[in-house]
Amino acid sequence: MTGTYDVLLARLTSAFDAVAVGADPVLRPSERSDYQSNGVMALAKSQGVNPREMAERVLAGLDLADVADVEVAGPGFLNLTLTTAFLDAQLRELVDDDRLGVGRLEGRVAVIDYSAPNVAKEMHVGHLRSTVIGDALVRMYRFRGYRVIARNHVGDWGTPFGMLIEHLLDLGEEEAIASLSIGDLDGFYRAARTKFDADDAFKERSRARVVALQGGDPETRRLWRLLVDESVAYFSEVYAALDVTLTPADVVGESFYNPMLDEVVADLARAGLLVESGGALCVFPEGFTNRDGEPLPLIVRKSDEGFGYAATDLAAVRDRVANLHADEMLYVVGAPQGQHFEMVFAVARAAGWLPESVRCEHVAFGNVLGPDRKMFKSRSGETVKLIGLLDEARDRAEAALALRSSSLTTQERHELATQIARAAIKYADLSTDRSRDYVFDLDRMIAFEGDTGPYLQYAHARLRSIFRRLDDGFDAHAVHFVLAESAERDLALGILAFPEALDAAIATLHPHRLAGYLFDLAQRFTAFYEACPVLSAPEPSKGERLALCELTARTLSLGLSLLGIEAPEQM
RNA sequence: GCGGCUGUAGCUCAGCGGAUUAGAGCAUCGGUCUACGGAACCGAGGGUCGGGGGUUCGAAUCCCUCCAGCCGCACCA
Repeated sequence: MTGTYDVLLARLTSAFDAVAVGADPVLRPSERSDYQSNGVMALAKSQGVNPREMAERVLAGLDLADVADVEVAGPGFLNLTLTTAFLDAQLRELVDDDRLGVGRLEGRVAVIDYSAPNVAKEMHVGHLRSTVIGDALVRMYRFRGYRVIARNHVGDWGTPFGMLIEHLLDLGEEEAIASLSIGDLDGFYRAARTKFDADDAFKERSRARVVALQGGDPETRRLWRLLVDESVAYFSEVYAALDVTLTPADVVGESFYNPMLDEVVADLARAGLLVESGGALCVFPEGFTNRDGEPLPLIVRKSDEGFGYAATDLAAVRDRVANLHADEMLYVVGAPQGQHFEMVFAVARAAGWLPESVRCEHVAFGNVLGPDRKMFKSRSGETVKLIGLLDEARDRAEAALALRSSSLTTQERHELATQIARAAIKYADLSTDRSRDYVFDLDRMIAFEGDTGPYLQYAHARLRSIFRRLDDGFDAHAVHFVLAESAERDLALGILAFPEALDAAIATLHPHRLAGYLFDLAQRFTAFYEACPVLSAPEPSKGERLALCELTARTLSLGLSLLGIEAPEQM
């Protein structure tokens, strides 16, 4: 089916095109009517015509029969009020539409790079936003029809691995694996670091071990693999706890690109982009300067002939276009990396690896702050572990559930609390503009009132409960929507706006557009539920209201799922 | 110094390809109520949209400038 917004847009676009090809109708939701088209004023100005006059011209070519009533208001706004017949037709199509009006794209490939924890390090709040935002984008893109290739660009290479491997040997393999598999990655890392700083002999061994690793020594590689595998297994536990879709198959770490780095250098040299500076091989993309106003290099190969992350990122861009055939590439990485990615993308374009047709974006996000508005740390100044955060949220949710008399078993309550905790944390992250910092406030995010994940889950659960109380079944197919009450009509318009909300979220890479939509829909529902009795209503009103409830529940459930949030049947 | 992000009600935030009287949540105050799940709903107060210029019939939204905060600016990722 065609979404409501798209139907209007198509009709309007053809009318505007008749006046001036390519003119944008500027179609928006409206407070005065259902939708409004604001494109007349801009068009009038560009054509040197009086706006009211222009409105008449557009109107002359506008065919909205059976879809909406149009009224010219103010200087030339076109206020559109959808007809009940049209709303009825649209809603009846949704009854059998699993996609709730969302179209499916074909043939587009998107590579989405997110999460990126480090091997032999615990996942902490610093990984929360990339993981949660990236996963929401993956779910939205997949649902929209993209073939999504998720890439978890884990830090699995570099000088620290010398000391980590030596520490592993000191402990003995079995001991080391045991300590890693209980999830104490930080303890392992800290111990290695401490020895490295204090013990010169250990430091020497570590350096030699890095050389052996880079040289491909089989035994060293085996030990390295052990560390990576144990870490990835641990990451998987965290992802399961967070209900994130990433799997070990999505892990394509820095080391994966090692064999390509020489080719990257060769390509850049051939393109005449490579410059030696201070012993390092650099590219100086145009428009980037350092604090002294001098050209700023992207260092492809360090003066010690080692490769840094710039080389790896360049190789990844090259690989994702050439081998994965990406039409879009998203990098869900913190805002401080902005300049780095600008430079990488600029060099990739200059090198010819990244055609203009491929959309490549740094999906930047702000920091998670503590109550003191500084980077979120524990009381002792340490990073806060993701698992610990989830546990605390679950404990609070469980305590809140326990206060309420309910028929849940302990096990059920535990599971429900887990779902609420995840919803609270994810929704708090996904409901504000990602480019801003936000203060991590568990009390507020887990509250059952207000713009929170648990509130939306609750709205959904209330809806489901209606159907549990329904003894005689109903058939949504038999329903005609007349939308006599304004609360019914408002709810219907909310339901029908789902596709445009999802498209806005995808187009702008801003999941909070979808989150905001869902909150709005939940509010429309509660207003409706207050004003319109459902189960006690006489037929045919009862059937119509039940159908609205069912569509609302499905929309909330689907919308939340695209944010990576579960919608329990009962709370 | 250069660059990026941010600055909207007491607090947390939407709105920012200009367009008709600035929105929501929380908190506060006042209502609804023998409840289709009250974990709800309705209403009120509260804002010179960081300051100042400019473009425009019209700017929170576009441009310039200043202020404040955070972040980045050559071999760690």
